[in-house]
Amino acid sequence: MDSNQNNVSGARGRPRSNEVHRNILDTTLYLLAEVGVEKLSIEMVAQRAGVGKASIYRRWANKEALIVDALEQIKPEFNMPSQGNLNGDLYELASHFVQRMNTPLGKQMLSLLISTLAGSSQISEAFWENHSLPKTKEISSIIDRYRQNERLSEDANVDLAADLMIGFIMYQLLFKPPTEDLDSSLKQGIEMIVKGIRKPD
Amino acid sequence: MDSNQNNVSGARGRPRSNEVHRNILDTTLYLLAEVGVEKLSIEMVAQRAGVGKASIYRRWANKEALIVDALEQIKPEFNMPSQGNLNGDLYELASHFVQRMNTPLGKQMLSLLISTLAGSSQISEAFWENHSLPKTKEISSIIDRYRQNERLSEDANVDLAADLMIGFIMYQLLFKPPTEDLDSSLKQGIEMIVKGIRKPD
Amino acid sequence: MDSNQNNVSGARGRPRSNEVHRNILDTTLYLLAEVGVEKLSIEMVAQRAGVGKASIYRRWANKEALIVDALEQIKPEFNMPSQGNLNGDLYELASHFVQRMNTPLGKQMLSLLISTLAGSSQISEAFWENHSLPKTKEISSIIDRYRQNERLSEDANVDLAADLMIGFIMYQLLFKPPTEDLDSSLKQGIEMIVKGIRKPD
Amino acid sequence: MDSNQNNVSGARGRPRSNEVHRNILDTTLYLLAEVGVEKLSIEMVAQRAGVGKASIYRRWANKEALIVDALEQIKPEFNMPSQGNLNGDLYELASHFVQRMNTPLGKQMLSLLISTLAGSSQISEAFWENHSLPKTKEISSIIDRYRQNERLSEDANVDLAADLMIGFIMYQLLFKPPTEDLDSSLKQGIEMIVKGIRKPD
DNA sequence: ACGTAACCGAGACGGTACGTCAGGTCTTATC
DNA sequence: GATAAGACCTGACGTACCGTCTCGGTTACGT
Repeated sequence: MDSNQNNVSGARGRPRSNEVHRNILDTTLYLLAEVGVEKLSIEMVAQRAGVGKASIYRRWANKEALIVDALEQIKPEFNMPSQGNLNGDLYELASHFVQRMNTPLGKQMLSLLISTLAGSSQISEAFWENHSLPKTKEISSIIDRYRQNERLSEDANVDLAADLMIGFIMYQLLFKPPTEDLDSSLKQGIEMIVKGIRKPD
Repeated sequence: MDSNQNNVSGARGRPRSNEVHRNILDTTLYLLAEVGVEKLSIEMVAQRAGVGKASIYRRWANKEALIVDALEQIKPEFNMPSQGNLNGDLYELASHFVQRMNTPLGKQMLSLLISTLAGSSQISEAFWENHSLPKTKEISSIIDRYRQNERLSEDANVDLAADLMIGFIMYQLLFKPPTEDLDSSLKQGIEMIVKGIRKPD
Repeated sequence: MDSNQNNVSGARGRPRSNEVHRNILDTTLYLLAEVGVEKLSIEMVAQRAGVGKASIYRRWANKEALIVDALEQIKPEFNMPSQGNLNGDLYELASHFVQRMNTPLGKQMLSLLISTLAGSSQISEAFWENHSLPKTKEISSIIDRYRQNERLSEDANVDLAADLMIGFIMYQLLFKPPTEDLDSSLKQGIEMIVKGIRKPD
Repeated sequence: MDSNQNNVSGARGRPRSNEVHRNILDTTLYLLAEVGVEKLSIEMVAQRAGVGKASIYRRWANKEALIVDALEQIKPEFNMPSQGNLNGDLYELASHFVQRMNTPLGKQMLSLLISTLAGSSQISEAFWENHSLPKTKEISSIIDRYRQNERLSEDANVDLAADLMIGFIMYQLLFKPPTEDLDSSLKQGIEMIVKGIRKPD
C-alpha cells in the first residue's frame, strides 16, 4: 500500500528522504483531523510540511493515494491476548478496535473506506476477499475455540455471529454521536450475540 | 430538508418553477449514478438539466446541499404490513430497506451520510436524535409487540436488538460486494438476533 | 434619440408612466455620477429607482441605449447672443460648452461618445455628418460674420479654425485635470486662433 | 506600468515565462482589435493564447489592468529628426503620432485613456503631470528653437501653441471618420497655428 | 575526488470547477 | 396593458486546486 519505491537496487542520484516521507504523512494526518477529507488540499499539505508539491507527487500518484496511505497508518491490528472466556475475548477485540477508531481520524478513515467501496464493486470485492473475510474468519475462529467451554450450539453459524458483531461495532462507531457511552452497549451487544449462538440450555 | 422556500404566502415576483426544481434534482440523481459523488460538478448538472447555475444556487447554498437533497429523495420509508410473526416482520423491514439501498445511488447516499456524520459531531448528534433513535424505537416497538407470542425474555433489551439488526444490515450493505447473496444471510442474522432475546426454554 | 414611444394614438391599456420614465433617467444620471459608466448596472438602476427591470427594457433596448439617453440630457445647446466681437462670441460659445461639460457626468458623456466613435466607423461617420459637421459650420458661420470687421484674411479657412477651436476645448476638458484654470487658457487659445486667420496687419 | 515582477533578484521557484507574458499581451491586443474593449473577456484571451486564466491573473490584477498594459505597448514615441523648418518638424511629429494611432487599436487606447481620466481626477492629475505636460514641453521646445528663424512673436505663448496642436490632432483622430483625409488638414492646421504665433510682419 | 543523476523547496504552467454577478427575457399578481 | 418583483438562461468574473514542469541548489552514489 506504500509507495516509497525508493532506490531499491542500482539506484543513482540522491535517495529519497525518509524524513520528508514521514513529514508528509504526518502532516496529512494532522490536517485530515483538522479540516477533514473534503477540504484537504495537496497545496495545504505541501506548505504546512514545508515541502515541494513535487516531493508529494513523486511518492503518491494523486491526492487519494496519499490520503489512503496516511489513513492506512492508523489501521488497528488485533492480536489480543485471550481472557479465558468468550465474552471477554470478544469485548477485548471490540474495545481495542473502537478505541483506535473512535477518533475524528478513525471515523474519516472508515467513511473514506466505505465511500471507496460504494464507488467500485471491483475494489469492494477485492477488499472483501483480502480484508473483511480474513477478519471475519479470525473472529469466528476465536468463537470456535469456545464451542465446548461455552456450550455453543453444534450448528451455530460462527461466521454469521462474527458479522453480526462487526456490523454492530461499525454501526455504534459511525452513527452514534461521540457523547454516547459505547463501552457498555458494546458489552451488552456481545452478550446478546453470544446468547444467540449458545445452546438453549 | 428541502430548500424550495418560495411562494409561501405574500409572494411577489415570478415564483420559482417546480419543474426546474424537479429537473435539477432528477438530473443530479442521474449524474450521481453515472459519474459518482466525487466527479459530479454543478456545471455538469446545470448543462445537462438545461438550467442556469444561478437557478441551482438560488435553491441550494452549495454543491453539498444539492447532493444531500437529491439523495434524500431515495430515503426508504418502512411502514410494512405485519406478517404475523417476529422473524417475518423483521425480515420484511430489512429486505425493504436493502432493496432500496442496494444500488449505487443508495450506497452513495449512505456513505455520504456516514462521512457527514464523521465530519461533525454536531450533525451527528442531531441525526442520531432525529433519525436513528426514532428508527430504532420503531423497530424495537415491533419486537416488543411479540414479547409474549414469541416468548421473549422479560429482561430482553429490545433497543439493543434493534441496533444489532440495523448494524448488521448496514454492514452487509456497505462491506459485502454486490455479488454476495444478501437475502439469505439477512434471514439468518435476524434469526440469530431473535434467538438472542428469546427465553432459554 | 428618445425612446418614449408612448401610446401615441390608438393606445390600449395602461399608458406608460412619464414619472417612471423620468425617474429612470434621473436615477441613471445620478448613479452615473456616483459609480461611473463601467460599474453602472441595470439592476442597480432598477432597485434605486424602485422600478422593475422590465420597465427599463420596455423603453430602452439595452444598457447602452439607456446610458446614451441619460447623458443626452446634459448635452449643451449653444445659441449664444452675440457680443459684438469675434473673440467675445467664440469665448462665450466655448465657455458655455465648458461650463456644461466640465463635470464628472459631462466628461463621462464625452468619453463614452469617443469610445463609441472609436468602436464603429459607421457610427463615427454618421455622427460626423449629423453632429460634428453642422456644429463646425455653425461656428465657422459665426467667424465668417466677422470677416470684414475683424480684418480676416480673404483666404482664411474658417472651417479649419472652427476645428482648431473645438479640438482645443476638448483637449483642455478631457486631459487637463479639474484643478487647472480652464477659463484663461480658453481666452488665450481663442486669441491665438483668431490671430492665425487675421490679415497680417 | 508593467506587472512582470519576477526574477528580480532572489527569485525562487520556476520563473515566469516571458514567452507567456508576451503571448498574453499580443493576444489581448489582437482580440482588442477584433472584438473591441467591451466584448473582450479574459476567458477568451486565455483560450486564444493557449494559456490558463491563472497565468493572466498572476500578472495582472484584473481585466482592466491587462487591457491598459496591452494598449500601453502601442504608445508612440516621437524623437523625430529635424526637417530644418518649423512647419516641417511639427508636421513630422503630428504625422508620426497620427500614423501610429489612426487604427482601431490606437483609437481604443485613446478612448480608454480618456475614460480613465474622466473617471478619476487623481489619475487625471498624475497623467497630466507625468505625460501630458512633458509632451507639451517637448513640443514647445521644438517651437522655441525656431523663434528667430521663423520670426515668431517675442511674446508668443509656445506652450499654448503646443496645446492647440495636440488638441487639434486628437480631435481629428477621434471625431473625424476614418474616411476623411487627415493628412492635408493636419498640414493646414499646423500652418494656421504657426501663423498665430508669428510676427505680424 | 568528483561528476552526475535524482533529489529538494519553490512556484509557474494549462486546466477545471467553484460560487457570484449582471445582462436581457419571461412570468407572476396587482393596479 | 403597464407595473414591481423576481425567476429564468447565459456567460464572464476572479479564486482555488489539480497534477505537471522548471528553476537553482543539494546530496550521495559510482567511477
